[in-house]
Amino acid sequence: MMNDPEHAFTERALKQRERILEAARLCFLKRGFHGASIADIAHEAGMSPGLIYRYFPSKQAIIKAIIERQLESGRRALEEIKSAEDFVQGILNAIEHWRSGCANHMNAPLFLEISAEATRDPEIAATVEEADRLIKNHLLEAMQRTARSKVLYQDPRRANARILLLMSVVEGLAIRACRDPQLDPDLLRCALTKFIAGLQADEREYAAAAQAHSSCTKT
Amino acid sequence: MMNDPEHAFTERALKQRERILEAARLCFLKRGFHGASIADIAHEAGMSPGLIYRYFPSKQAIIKAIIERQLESGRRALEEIKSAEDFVQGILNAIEHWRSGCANHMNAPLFLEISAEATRDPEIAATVEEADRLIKNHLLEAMQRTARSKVLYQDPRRANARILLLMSVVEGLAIRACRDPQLDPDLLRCALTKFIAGLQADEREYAAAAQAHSSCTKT
Amino acid sequence: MMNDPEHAFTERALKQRERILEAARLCFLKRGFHGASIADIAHEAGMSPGLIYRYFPSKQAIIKAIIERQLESGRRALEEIKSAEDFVQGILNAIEHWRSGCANHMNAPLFLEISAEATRDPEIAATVEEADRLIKNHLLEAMQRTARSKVLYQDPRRANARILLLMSVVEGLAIRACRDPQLDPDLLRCALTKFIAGLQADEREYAAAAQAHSSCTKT
Amino acid sequence: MMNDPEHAFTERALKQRERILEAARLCFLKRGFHGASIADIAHEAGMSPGLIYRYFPSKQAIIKAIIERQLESGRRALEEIKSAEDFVQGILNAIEHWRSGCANHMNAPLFLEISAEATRDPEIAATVEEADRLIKNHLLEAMQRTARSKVLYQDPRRANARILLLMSVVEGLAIRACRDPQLDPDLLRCALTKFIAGLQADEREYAAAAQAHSSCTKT
DNA sequence: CATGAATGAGGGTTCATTCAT
DNA sequence: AATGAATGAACCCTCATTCAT
Repeated sequence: MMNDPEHAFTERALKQRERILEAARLCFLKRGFHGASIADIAHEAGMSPGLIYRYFPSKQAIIKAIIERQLESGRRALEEIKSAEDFVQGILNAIEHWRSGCANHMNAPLFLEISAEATRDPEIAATVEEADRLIKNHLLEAMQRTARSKVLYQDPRRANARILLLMSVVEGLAIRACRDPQLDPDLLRCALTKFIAGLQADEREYAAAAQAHSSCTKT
Repeated sequence: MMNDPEHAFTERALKQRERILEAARLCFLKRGFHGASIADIAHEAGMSPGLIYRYFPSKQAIIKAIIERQLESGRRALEEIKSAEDFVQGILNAIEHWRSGCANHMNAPLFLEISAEATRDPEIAATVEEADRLIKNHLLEAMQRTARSKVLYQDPRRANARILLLMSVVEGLAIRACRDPQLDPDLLRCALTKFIAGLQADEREYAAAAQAHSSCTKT
Repeated sequence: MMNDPEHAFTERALKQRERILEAARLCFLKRGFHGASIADIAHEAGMSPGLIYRYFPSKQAIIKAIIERQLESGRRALEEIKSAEDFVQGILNAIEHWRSGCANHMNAPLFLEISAEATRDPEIAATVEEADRLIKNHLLEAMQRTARSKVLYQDPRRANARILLLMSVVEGLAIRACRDPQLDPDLLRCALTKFIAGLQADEREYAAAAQAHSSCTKT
Repeated sequence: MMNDPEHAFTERALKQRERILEAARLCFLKRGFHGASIADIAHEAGMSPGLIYRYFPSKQAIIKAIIERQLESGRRALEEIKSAEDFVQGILNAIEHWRSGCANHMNAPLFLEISAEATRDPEIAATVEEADRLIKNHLLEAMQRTARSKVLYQDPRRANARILLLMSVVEGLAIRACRDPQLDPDLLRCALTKFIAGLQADEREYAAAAQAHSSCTKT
């Protein structure tokens, strides 16, 4: 509207960035960060390669934007998990979304690509780590809130271990789920249920023990 | 000495292949499969780019060789885990090796790279899957052998779920361990111990239930 | 202007393809198909090497385009020969054009290059053969039309032999003419005239014999 | 035998050069001068690439040696033609040899390769021209010797035209014969016979005319 | 704002040639 | 004399990026 030298925040500009990012996501999905070319992305977005550079300074910038979006999707997935009635079902839904390639959800091949990239680019590593920390905190808070025994989480080491485990399991399952598209969803559910049951059993057990006497940490 | 039309198996040739593969491993580690150039690898190996093609027909062949070696390392790691006195300790050792970047052990950034590549290249996918199946079978057999209750593993679904879970956890932990080099090894141990304890508790529980009456499957 | 997904047929694109092909022709002339590099061609065309690949998918494609053009020139030359008042003069003009290196005419060094290439590449061989067949048919038809005795061409073997001979002579003379730039055009004319005279004498002779009695083939 | 710093003329050395040249000939035949590599030639010769450089200073030198050999074969072919009872049959034999790929005979694909190379490399051009001149002279002398009318050849222009024509026809037929391996040998013979008959008829005619009165040049 | 032609550095690969053994 | 490992320049081709229109 206004004669705005900074065009970056016009509604149109936002829409264009959106188009580019969605196209990039699809291309990266199909061919990886390095395999997808700007020309591919431009074609997928239905625009010219040159135009992309009006909205992003470089391919690397697109990659970083995609990474941030995916991490943001991860956070959103967390919210959904937290608000789901059934915790297990929530995680399964999340994993299913990973497999789906849907735009609004973290996606396993991209997750691999991102993780790999993070091992090389310190800036990406920092971004990923930051997102990780945020998720970890949310998760911790959620677990504390719903825990049968608050005590369990008073020991930060124990709490961290549980969260580390939970996140590793989810990621590990998600990667396998993506690597093997034939993997039976029921098997996934079965494995995850068992795992969560284990966590809860542990919690219960700990709660019982805690009730018996004040504080006896048994590793 | 011998009238050897194929130079590929002389001692020197083997040593050169080794030099190249080790250089490639380091380069792939630093820059990824696509980011590392033949020139990089040649430089790292202290030889000219052309020479590499005396020992490998293409860069892709080097990548595949690296992948196979890593998968082989994975299998070796499994053997070590199986033969370790303490199962948990065995896995922790394995994960520690992943982090070390040592040539003889599976290595987490490469694992990510491989998984990402398998998403796109069907041949690599097949290789990875094959290795996976082999490990799964070994693991299954090992778990059956040491199980307190053989019955538990008679239900293939249940057995598969346990293995899926175990492998996912190990991989998930390994990736996190590699992504965050500051991650406290003790925390890792704590998480893994808890997980294994959960698995064993489940087994025990199941054995008890099985003893109560002949066969009551409770998912 | 138009919503044209294929840029290949815009006026500019055609002009560029033309520029490239003409540059390629000159380079191939100077250094042969294999001796001329894409960089040479790009330099000759006054453009960057990369740009060439916007208009041709590979060097091989350029070679094939050049070959097709040359064969097309051969067909055009044939038309000119057929429409020339004097057959001998028409052929001499054609040969002179071969020597000129002009873009619109078949050119002897390229003809050699093409023939040599056809020896190895079956696809090129097929293209050349196809063009050859076409020329042969045209020539046959022209000779039949202007023949003093139609009977002569009723024996396909005899007709084919005459055409084979004619084409071989023209090509042979053209190659020599190109190999030895000092070769006197008058000598060329003299030789060719004699040859054509021989052909016509044969025809006449045959016609006379045929008139004597119905059919006496004397090889 | 002797401690000979110039090893170039040892019997062994000659044998080695022979081996290399024959291998080179086969490789050049299959893949052309540029398509055949030193490694190919070494392999075909059953020796190491390095050894080749003990007997030839460069690939170019091998090419030149091959060219000289082929030209020499051309000269030998000429001798055979001259000594054949039937001139036509002699030429047909020669052409058949061109097609055969036999070591001792000029060979059509190589002839193409050589002619093409001669248009670029002045040194090769000179060699070829030299050989050509030699053949021309021999042919001239032979034709004069066997001519029914010596007078015909007293006009050098007329003589040169006949020779130019003859050589062009032979080369032209040879190239076509090599380009189209399916070409019927009988057709070849038919065409050539007709051509030679034409030459002889011309000669006869000229002799008759010459007899009529002393000297009346008609074209 | 948008295009897509143009650039040129750099990638994988080949191969004539050299040289230590 | 002979090997074949090693070199490095040059090849074909791709693609991130720029810029005239």
